[in-house]
Amino acid sequence: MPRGRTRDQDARQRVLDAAFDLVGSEEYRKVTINDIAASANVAKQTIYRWWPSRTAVVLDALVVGSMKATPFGESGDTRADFRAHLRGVIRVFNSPTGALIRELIAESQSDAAIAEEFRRRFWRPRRELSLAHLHRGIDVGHVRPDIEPEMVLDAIYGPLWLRLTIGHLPLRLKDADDILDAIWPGVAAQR
Amino acid sequence: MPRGRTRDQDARQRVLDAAFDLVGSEEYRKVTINDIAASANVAKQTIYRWWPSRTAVVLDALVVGSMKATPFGESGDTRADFRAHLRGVIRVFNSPTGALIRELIAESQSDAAIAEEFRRRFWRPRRELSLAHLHRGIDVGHVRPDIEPEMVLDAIYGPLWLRLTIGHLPLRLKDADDILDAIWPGVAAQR
Amino acid sequence: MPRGRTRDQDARQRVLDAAFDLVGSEEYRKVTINDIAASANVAKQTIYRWWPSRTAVVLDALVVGSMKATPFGESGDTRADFRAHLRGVIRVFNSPTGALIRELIAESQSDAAIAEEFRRRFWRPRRELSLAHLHRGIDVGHVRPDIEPEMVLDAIYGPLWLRLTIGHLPLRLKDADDILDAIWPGVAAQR
Amino acid sequence: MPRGRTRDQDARQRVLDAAFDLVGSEEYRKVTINDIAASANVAKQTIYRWWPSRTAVVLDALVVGSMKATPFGESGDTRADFRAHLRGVIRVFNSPTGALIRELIAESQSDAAIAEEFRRRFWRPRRELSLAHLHRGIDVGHVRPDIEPEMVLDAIYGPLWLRLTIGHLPLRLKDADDILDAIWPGVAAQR
DNA sequence: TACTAAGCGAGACGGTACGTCAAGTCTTTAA
DNA sequence: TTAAAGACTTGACGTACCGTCTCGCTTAGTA
Repeated sequence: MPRGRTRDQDARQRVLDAAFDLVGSEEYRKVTINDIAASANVAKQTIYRWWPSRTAVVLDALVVGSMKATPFGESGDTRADFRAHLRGVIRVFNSPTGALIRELIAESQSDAAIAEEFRRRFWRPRRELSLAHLHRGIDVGHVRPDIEPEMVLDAIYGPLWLRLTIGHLPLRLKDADDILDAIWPGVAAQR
Repeated sequence: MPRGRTRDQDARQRVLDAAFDLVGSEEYRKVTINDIAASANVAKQTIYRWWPSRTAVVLDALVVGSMKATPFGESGDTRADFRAHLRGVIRVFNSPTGALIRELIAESQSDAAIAEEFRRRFWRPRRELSLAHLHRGIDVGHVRPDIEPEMVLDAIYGPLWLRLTIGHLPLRLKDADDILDAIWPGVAAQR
Repeated sequence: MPRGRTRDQDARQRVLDAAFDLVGSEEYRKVTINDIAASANVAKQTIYRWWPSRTAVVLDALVVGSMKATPFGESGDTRADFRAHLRGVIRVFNSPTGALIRELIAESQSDAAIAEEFRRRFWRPRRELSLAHLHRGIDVGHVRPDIEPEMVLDAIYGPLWLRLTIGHLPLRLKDADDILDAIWPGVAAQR
Repeated sequence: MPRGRTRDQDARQRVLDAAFDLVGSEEYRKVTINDIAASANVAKQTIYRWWPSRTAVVLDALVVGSMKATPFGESGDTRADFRAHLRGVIRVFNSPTGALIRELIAESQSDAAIAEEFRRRFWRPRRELSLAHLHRGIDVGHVRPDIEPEMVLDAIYGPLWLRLTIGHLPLRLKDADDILDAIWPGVAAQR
């Protein structure tokens, strides 16, 4: 048994909640560590004891808060599964969580360590699911076996990320259909 | 004619060059206004006199330095033209210019004004060209007329931007072909 | 005769007036060279062409504007003459001119060249007059011949300068009498 | 007891020492906040946390460093006590401390708040002592009861301050005697 | 009647120092 | 030992003036 005061799990959660709320709020401009600490009623040092940097907190808030988001369905129709998944991702991108993701992408551009951490903890797990589902589509004969799977996924999800980061066009649920209309003919197996 | 000493065009160019070189260099972490000023042999105030922020300088450096980049060819083959253009964009993304674009995307995430400026001065002009070429493809019967053009463009270029900002996979010239292999079947007009 | 456009005497006067007005009126504020130039409708360069520094302008404004101030009377009564002179100095110290003098004393504390210039052009000429009058008082038998004249003058005028620079007590016309009441017994020749 | 890290008294002392040394040194022209911070091995922010301005630091350095300077003796001879005190003040004015005082007088000319602070913390306490001693002189019959005490003090100490700020004449220990020779006849009680 | 040499208002230039802000570390007392 | 509080170092920020340097224009001799 460790001696001394034990870690306050409640404080940890308050930090994550505060980070999520502050970064995810509409009118945020720049959320500082002090803001998070004050909002969580926690000492700055407590944050630094458990996270190496402000961005790490945001990443944790993102990962913890999105853990069960956008699962893949198993309807037996691969295209329909992707459609449902795309709609889930669009919902997430339009929610406060979208702001956290944007924040992390921003930080990733100037910090390779953050970029890698973001990919490792957020991107890859989700990518694996999509990739697995695409392979399953090949196995069941819905998807052409000679495609380049990574590129197909980039083409399917790329428009979402593009609109999230560039903001040149809004992101609506119906866009899921437009994407698949454009992509699926080149992906679907020939009869 | 304005009175007073005229703006020093050489100093302006030195600032843009310095911004381009510093931000575009491999090992940059965070390029400060002081860095740019020192590297350009210019007073900080001179930068602030003409640009509202560091990011505005970077945007200028990007726009000025990329003005004639990646034009569209007119081979008579729409898919081939897009292929050539994609390869041009890939080259740019892998050049120092790619670092400037990443920087601007990063800043755009927390500053709506910068985001709009980036879209207005960099994104839209290029987007218009792609859009025009896609419409030309429809006119000449290479592209299906019932596609959603904006979404098709997002699907074609999305993978490039995705790999630029996320960095989950490298960006090679041959990826242009993979993208079109995945996309074009759904875009090309039926015979 | 020198060729070229001759110095604009009107601009010179506008600068001096502006300096006098700004330094003399603004309650405890720092008047900049730009302020003076703007207020005089003159280019900054025009000021620097003729004066080496802001303080030199203020000194000029002071000297030019005070040239005929506080002359010594010749009533035949040395004490009465000093009384009249003290009252004149008190009036000057309480006028806008007092602010210019304070300004120059301030600058003198950190710039030996300014200090010397201030003494040479403002202080010494006035000091000579007082000294001469004190010597005249000795000659006519009103003042003890064994005093230390410089110190007597410092004791007579010191309280004025002290109250001007420290501001611990106001400076009223009647203070002239109090000073002489305190000093004169040690200065006046014995009967 | 307040929580949190307590103020670093050593850092505070280093700042005051550095300010004293830098401002008091012969060849100083303009001592900046950065100079003081660097010389004290302290962050600029730490200075701004505890002092509102550079001048406030200098005032603190002056007050802390001069606290026990120039006390009044109690020889039983009022004139002799003032002589000793005057000599003490002359020594201070000729020491590095004199440079700090000049600096503060300079700043006082353009900043009413500093002027008041200087009077409150440096001038008045010392003035009170002199005033009390003068009143004691009246009580014991050494000084005429009908003098204007404030003006007498201004006449006694005025020459010192005048020479400190104007610099028209040097300040020597023997000047204490000259001052009293000039003043005392008008101050001393008649036999 | 030109030509030339200043001086002029205007304002951009390279600088220095400012005072503020946030990041991340260190040092207290309290639990 | 951890938590909260808050002082600390560090370093970039954007601003204010400084004193200098062009601009295009005006003014006054000289040719």
